[in-house]
Amino acid sequence: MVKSPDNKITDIGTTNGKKESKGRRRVEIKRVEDKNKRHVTFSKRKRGLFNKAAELSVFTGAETVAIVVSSNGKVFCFGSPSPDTVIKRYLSDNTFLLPAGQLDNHLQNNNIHHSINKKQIKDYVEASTRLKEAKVLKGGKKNYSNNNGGDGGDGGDGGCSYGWWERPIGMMTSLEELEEYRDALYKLKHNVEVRTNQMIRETSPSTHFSPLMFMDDIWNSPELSHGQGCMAPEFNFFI
Amino acid sequence: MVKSPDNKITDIGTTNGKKESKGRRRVEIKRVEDKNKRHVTFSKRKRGLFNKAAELSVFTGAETVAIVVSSNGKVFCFGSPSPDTVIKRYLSDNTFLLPAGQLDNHLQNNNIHHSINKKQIKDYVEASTRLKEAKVLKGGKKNYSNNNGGDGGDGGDGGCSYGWWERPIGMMTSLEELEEYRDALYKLKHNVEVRTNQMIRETSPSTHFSPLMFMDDIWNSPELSHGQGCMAPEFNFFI
DNA sequence: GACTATTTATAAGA
DNA sequence: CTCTTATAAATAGTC
Repeated sequence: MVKSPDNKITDIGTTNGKKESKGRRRVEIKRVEDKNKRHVTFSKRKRGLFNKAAELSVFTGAETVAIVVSSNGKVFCFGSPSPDTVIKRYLSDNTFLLPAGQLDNHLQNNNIHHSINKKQIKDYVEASTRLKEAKVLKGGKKNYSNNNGGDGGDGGDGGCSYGWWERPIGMMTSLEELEEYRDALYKLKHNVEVRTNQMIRETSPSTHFSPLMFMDDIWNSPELSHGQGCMAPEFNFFI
Repeated sequence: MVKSPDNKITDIGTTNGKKESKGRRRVEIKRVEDKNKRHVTFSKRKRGLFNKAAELSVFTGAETVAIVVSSNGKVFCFGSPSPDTVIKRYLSDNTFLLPAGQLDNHLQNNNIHHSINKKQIKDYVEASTRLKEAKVLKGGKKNYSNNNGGDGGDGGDGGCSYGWWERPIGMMTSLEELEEYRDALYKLKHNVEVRTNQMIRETSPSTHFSPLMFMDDIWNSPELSHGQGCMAPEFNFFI
């Protein structure tokens, strides 16, 4: 990894008045202690995150959602085609579940999250292990890579039967109308989001410098494993 | 925006053998048509997205979740401290429920549905009208004329012509306006989602697996108490 | 998966 | 928040 000229790594919001260029500085991956700087970082990176999620959706046709809850408890979200759509897919994804016949039991017993957590914890532990290995191997080299073991599991549709509105009788008509209406809103919203994102991109000033560098090892923060840790069915990214 | 020396914008996976450097190239924000390239892009950007989500969490202490569903239906996610934790916060963010809930108590089912539909459809028609007008008035394309006129990213709608945001009189004239508009749509959509959810709950016996009902189960879970009871909803993404 | 050349994303500062 | 600058990071195309 090529570091900045003086090899300095600063904390965000911890500018020691020494020789500092005006441009972006490398920062340690840790909590930003200065409150104002932290807020600025939050806003900038939240935008960046949502932008990335939108781009991923556009480029690959994937459905994406990103939700951010600030330390003040404010909820921000982005989703394509909508947050709820993607969340539903996640929640109904049966990759973590046992045979379909047990799905109802899982739901009735309200154990689904427990099941998910177990699987996720398992993957997380595995990922952590690989991460540690990768760190050890890193040295001064660019060898941050590792085998991408994950992605295991089905790849099927996840049994998310979308026929929930196909109910015998009742408010069927109203539901259908409401659904159609909602879908229309989704599309409209998505268009607006895409256009907004594109505007942001097109109008944002970008630059033209090309420093040579290696990928940094940003995964040395113990905070990453606070609480239950960063659990994910697939936690082998960044390795 | 500073463009590359030759101002070239390529599609990912569409390399015309002309003078091309070996490094990264600017790409149009549109679906990657080449299947292999699309898969590569998906993997790379999914990792990048999760990285960003993790960094945001570490830097600012925010809770974050990112879920990606590939076009094949495979579900990937990252969450800190866990996906479910953040999703629960999102699902229990009930600020939008308050007005609707009051209305709900005030009226009986039949009237409610009609009333809500009318109101929402009215809003939707207004929004659609604005969009259509804007599209008609789109006019010159300025900065994007050398593109192949890719759409706004929503594959279904097609015809989301460039330029509808370009300051027609009385239209959205700035990014802020566009974002406000999008946010309004988002809130509207969310209301519809909530109302749909409620309708389903009211009109159907829980004999059938339903993603939405599943969400309801989570939402109604007693373990969801998070103190404030009403987290300020923030749908001002990108801000 | 790994390598470069570039484009982007952003930390600071104004 | 907005705009600018300088630079760290992400990543498109390639092997």
